[in-house]
Amino acid sequence: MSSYTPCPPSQTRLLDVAERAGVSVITVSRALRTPAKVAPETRARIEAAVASLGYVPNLVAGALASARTRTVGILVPTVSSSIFATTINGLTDALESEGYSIVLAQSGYEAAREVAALAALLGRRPEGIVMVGSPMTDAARIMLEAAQDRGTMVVETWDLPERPIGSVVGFDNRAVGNAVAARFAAAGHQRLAFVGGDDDRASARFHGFAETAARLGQAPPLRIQLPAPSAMADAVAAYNAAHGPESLSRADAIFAATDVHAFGLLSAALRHGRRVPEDTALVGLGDLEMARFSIPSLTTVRIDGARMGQAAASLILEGVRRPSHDYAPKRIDLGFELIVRESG
Amino acid sequence: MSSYTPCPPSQTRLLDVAERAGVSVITVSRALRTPAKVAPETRARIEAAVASLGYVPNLVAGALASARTRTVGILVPTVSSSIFATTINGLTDALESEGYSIVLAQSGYEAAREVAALAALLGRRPEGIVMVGSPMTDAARIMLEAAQDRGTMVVETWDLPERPIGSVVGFDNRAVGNAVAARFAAAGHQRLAFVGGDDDRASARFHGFAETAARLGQAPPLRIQLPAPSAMADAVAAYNAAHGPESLSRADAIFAATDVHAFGLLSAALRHGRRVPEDTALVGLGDLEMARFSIPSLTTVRIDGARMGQAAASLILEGVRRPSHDYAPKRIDLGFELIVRESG
DNA sequence: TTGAAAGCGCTAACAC
DNA sequence: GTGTTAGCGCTTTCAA
Repeated sequence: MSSYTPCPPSQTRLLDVAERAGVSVITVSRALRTPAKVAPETRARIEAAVASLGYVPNLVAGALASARTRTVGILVPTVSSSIFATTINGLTDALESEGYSIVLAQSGYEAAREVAALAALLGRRPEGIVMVGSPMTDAARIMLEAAQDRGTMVVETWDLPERPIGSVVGFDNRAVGNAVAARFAAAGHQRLAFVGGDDDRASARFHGFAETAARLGQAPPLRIQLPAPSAMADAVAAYNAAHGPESLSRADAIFAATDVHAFGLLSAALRHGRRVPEDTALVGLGDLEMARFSIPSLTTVRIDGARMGQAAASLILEGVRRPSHDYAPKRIDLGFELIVRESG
Repeated sequence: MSSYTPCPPSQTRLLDVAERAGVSVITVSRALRTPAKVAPETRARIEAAVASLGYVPNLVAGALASARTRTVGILVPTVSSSIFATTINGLTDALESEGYSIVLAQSGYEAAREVAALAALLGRRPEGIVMVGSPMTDAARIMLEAAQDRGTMVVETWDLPERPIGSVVGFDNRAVGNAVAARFAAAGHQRLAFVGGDDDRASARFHGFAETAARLGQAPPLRIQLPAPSAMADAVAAYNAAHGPESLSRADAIFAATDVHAFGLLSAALRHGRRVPEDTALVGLGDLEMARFSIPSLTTVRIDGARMGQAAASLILEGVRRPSHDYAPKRIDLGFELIVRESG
């Protein structure tokens, strides 16, 4: 025999509430989850017991018993870059009212860390998992596919991958690049440049940018790759360091992969005495709040990050209510909008 | 009797791995958690079985059985305001390598939402809970105290509350206000103003600011309260809207509760043709990356958000390893640093 | 409207 | 080094 007390026994349980209220545990459970199924009088006694004991239901036990964790995992490259903040926000707002909790993990744009983070998330048996972008490795992809096969909702965001794992809520990063190049060409710019990381989405933006530039008879854009995870300082350094024919300062129009990079470039260019947009036009992506207020204000590609998070939440909630056999992954293109301001 | 299959039975379990490897479940469990306690040969068979089945341990079941969830909850006012991003970052970085997951919740600076978010977090039985700031209500405080009594590590951050619940990692918001006022006074500024939200920490900054202003014979600073959760646009609006004697545009030195507010004020002031710092000196708080690169660059109070997160993680990990009777809450003052740049 | 029994997938304790 | 047994706190099914 064993007494099994890993911790001091403490912790108020459903049983304690039940005894106090003079009912069985299952009645307490029902009173808490489906109050309508319990007689008002019983319910009142139970509620009093709950209050007097300060009972907080153990959701971990509930999750194990019901095979529903009411948990959603989100894997972002980083939380530092405010660019994903609205997506996290939209997701939490839409899920918390449904009783879901968010488990947050970061990959730091590193493949190994992504796999580890995913394993940690999946072990918590989330009902849904939201990826910013697509997995970087096959290993990660396989884990996600396996999770999906056993009923986890998988949603990729911030992109429209050709070979999605499950559902997708995003926008066409290549089309974004096309649009920015077209605008630069129409404005008569000749020496185009692109500054950003080397993740899939940034690369798609660049390819679209280069593609349209070529189509419109422009010289191939200069591409400056920043080591991920890149920050404003990296963009500034890239601007300052560049010399010779590869110099950013020779560009008359720069597309920055994110607004964060754009602000760095804006600062560096102005400090170098260049006028923006006259000497160098500048376009960012993300429409951070600062874009409206910088001087000059920043022309940027607006992405509705909050709606992306909300849509991901909706897809997960819908999918979870549905038997897996009639679950059809969805593909939602939220589009983007070029917000023309002063910088280009 | 019952067949109990809430979901299609699927899901690889420890038992499946055990059968495949020809051992008992507990041996598999050990091979996964304490490989040294299992014979190399057995371990190899188990590892092969794990790999071939794609087994992902169910951490929820493990958590229930061991009464250790390996989970830490963090409650932030908002993730949108990049001001807390580094804290979240520091916390995740320090915890993920230890196998912990982060459960994220937002209060939106609303008391009711804070209580709800806390209930959701506490139900997950986190081993630690990190608060940005202190609870807004007694209800929330009581919940945290109860959680602490049953062994949860509670850490308040971004402040040094007089009546802490458990451990604290923060800085003295009032002293920050003192320091900024002293600097303004030394620079000969006469008409001081403070712009920020009305949460406890912002208020403490204001009180310190006003206190030192008074001590140095200054007129009482103007205080502009922004409705929480406030953003850059609110600061801009406050600047633009103010008329008459309450006008921010009459101030010759403004202390903004956060860098986000400061950038809004900077933008608005410059757009109004005022020179910063000549006409209006400006100091922020947070030392966001942008502070180095804005034009003019922003004088600000640097807070080491990442270290705050890391320190909170350390306190939790230490506390969790220790029997609760010799747990003594700690109070860590990480201090702050006035970073003098161009704006003031 | 309420309850009894069984069991979710795992780990702690104690044997051997 | 490995296995047996019991049980974590809850929800499910089925019966009354």
